[in-house]
Amino acid sequence: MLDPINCKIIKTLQDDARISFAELGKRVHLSAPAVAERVRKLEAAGVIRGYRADIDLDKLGYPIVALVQCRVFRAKEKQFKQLVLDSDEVIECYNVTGEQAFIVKVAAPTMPMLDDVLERFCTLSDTNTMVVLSKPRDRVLPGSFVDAAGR
Amino acid sequence: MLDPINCKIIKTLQDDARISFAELGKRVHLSAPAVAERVRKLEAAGVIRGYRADIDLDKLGYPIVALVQCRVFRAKEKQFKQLVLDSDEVIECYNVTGEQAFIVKVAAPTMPMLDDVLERFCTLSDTNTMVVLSKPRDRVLPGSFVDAAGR
DNA sequence: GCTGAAAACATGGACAG
DNA sequence: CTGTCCATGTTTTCAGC
Repeated sequence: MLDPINCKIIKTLQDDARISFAELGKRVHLSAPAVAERVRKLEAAGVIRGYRADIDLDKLGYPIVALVQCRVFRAKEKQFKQLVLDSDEVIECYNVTGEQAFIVKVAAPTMPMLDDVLERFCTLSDTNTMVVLSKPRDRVLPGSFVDAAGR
Repeated sequence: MLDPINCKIIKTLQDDARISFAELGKRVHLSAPAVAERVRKLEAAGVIRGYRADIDLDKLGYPIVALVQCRVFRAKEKQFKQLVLDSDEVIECYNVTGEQAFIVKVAAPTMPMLDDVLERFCTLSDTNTMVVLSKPRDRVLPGSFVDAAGR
């Protein structure tokens, strides 16, 4: 399943998910129908979950991103999870090891809007807010996988 | 630029970036050439940065994801940034507010492999490792934007 | 996994609002 | 300036191998 050709297909679609099967086939030295069939199988196996446009949140009017560490109060966990799911500003939420700990990623148009969200969270947890200044590394695949897949 | 039609185009390409312009046109009630032109402009403006396959890291052999909070030692910041860029296992790194603070997202095939990475990081920073147990929320666009774009 | 034909799609130009 | 329509070349897809 994860032979070198499929690895390269994954890496290539990670780079540009809208190239044609003809072009993808060229890059992995396979015909278009052959590569289309491999992609179909990778999708069916759940290795490829889908294809997403990579959007610049800043240009959409959400210049502020914050990571909020939340130590959820015992007996408030259910409410907290609901708040996470109900909050428009929450784009990611990780349940992590450590006592009732969550890391919540929030996008906001303005600082007052970020503050609104934080106020809602601190009624259910002890929060530690870290505003994102920059993102020196941002990718999906580990470097070791990309290297193994070749260029 | 960000009129309701473009918002819906962004939302739709966020859902499935490989649909045809013909299909995308149908969904926003525009002809294929018209929608292709809008997409071209959104790309040129940098709102759409590209298109990526959404890959299941678990199925690729990296079942372990951890968020590592690093308080970087003064005078080691340059070395630390280089280590982040050189480490295959690092998939994301956020520079956040707070004294020399970083949140590093690491993907690893096994626990011993995660441990290896952490050992390298703790020579340059005080680390606090949070292993990700689950991700109850995972999206790119804030809910408010998706709602505004319509369905 | 390859080839080849038919249908769907992308793309460029002419032109209307 | 942004849309539609239409013609042409690509791309996808399916059959047969």
